Amino acid sequence: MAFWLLKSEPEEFSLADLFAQNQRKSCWDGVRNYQARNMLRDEFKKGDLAFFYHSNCAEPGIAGIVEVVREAYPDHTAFDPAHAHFDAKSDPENPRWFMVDVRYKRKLKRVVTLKELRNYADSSLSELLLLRRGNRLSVMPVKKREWDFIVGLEKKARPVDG
DNA sequence: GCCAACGTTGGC
DNA sequence: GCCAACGTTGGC
Repeated sequence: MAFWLLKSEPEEFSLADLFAQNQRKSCWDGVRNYQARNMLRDEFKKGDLAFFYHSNCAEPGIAGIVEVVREAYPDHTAFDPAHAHFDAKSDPENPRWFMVDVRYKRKLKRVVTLKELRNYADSSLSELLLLRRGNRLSVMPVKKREWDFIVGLEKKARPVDG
């Protein structure tokens, strides 16, 4: 089983939005970056777990955990000209973009913020891709030891600074 | 709203 | 294949 981090802008689709879905389940559509797509398409497996990361918001950070419940299939939102995620270069005969389905697993006891994660950028989380300078990938792998460390942070009291 | 980082596009 | 222009991401 592998671990991942999925970014979403909460104004567009938040962890609470996922919780509100039928069966607390949703497709993860709109990924339009090849590196991210390749991971979704080739490496995401049923049963994998992912952090649900809130980006581009007041408090960027990890809000919860979701589970992959369906492996890659074509992202149909790319086929619909009326959809915000439309891409004319993708068509049903030869889909360019893919998505998986995820199900809400749980909310973290508190948001583990980006700022807090940065406190460990030189130690336990020195290899965390999220903290790599300029990383804008919306899908990225998380090592098991990183996963365990971050889940451990959740249980600590929120740091006063960071 | 600003802007650095970085991906994509397209002329050559 | 090079690279300038342009668009997007996302923290701040």
